[in-house]
Amino acid sequence: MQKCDEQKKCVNDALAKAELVCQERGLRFTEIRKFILRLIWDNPKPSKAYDLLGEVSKMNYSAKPPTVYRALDFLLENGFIHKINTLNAYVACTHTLKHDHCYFIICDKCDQVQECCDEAITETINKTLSQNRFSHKEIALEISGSCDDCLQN
Amino acid sequence: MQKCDEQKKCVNDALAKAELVCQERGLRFTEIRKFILRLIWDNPKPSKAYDLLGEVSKMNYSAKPPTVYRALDFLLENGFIHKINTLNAYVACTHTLKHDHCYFIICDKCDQVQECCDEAITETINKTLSQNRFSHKEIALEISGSCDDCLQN
DNA sequence: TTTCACAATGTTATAATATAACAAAAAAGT
DNA sequence: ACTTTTTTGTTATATTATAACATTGTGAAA
Repeated sequence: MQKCDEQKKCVNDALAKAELVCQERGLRFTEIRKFILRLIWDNPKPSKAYDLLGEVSKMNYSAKPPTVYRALDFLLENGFIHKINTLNAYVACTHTLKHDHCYFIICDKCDQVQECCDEAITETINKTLSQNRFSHKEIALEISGSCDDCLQN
Repeated sequence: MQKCDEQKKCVNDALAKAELVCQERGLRFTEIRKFILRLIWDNPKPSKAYDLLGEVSKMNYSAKPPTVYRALDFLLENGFIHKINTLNAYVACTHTLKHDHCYFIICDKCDQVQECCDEAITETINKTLSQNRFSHKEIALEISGSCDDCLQN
């Protein structure tokens, strides 16, 4: 389950995009935020907060859990990353600003996560929610199983 | 967001059902498992593991985290309860054995969770997954927002 | 009915995840 | 320059969950 064919380009594009979004929103894309976003992008698997802390600590001895969690909060709030609740881990968003809701398929074998943001799913969910007279804010859809690559091999 | 009109009856039915399922499967529905399932049923809100531990401790001073987590694992495996990943909390399953996948709507205001197991959602997800050549095992769909009652008031 | 095997529980310890609270520094606004 | 606000530093602790091994209970086999 490949994240991207040209990983480096993707990362740089994503960081540039984040930079831009922050400018537009008058937010500060500080070093630590940038660094952690890059770490998450560079990791083909979902990143764990304390692993990120480990990486950050290599550069900055004073890094502590809040250092990481604050950056994660910022990145989450602005849609640059997503939290995978079933894994307590974080993944980069591959299409910031494209749409509201992102859905995930998680391969148990290779531990890779792919966004799978089907409009049809959103529509069906919306229909069900309006039947239930429920006004939704967040949708967390995480599907685990096995990706095609792993099934083949 | 009312769980049930006749709460007591529901709880007793659910426990009887669990008893039955355990018999059929040759599993032991021990006191601690029964007690924790009842606690979860009795709680109108999702139950937290350490709150359950607190309750259990009132009866049994030797209760420790594994006491609760083991019972939770058992109840989860057998479909008597569900874990709400976005809350790290546990809710009773209101229709054990009815279907494979349960979806949840979570009201941020009253903290109540409702199962919302629409076949249409399952179908749509299955369609998307087959397009993605993904073989799924678990689907976690948790939708947070506000229920009708809370919107009215 | 004793022994065996296995499941369940007890117990101690610790791992993993996350936040509160307050101080200091940096940046932006006036 | 001063003030305000945002960000980061720092210490401490809360919350969630599991590992590992000992003990007990339960049902099946000998």
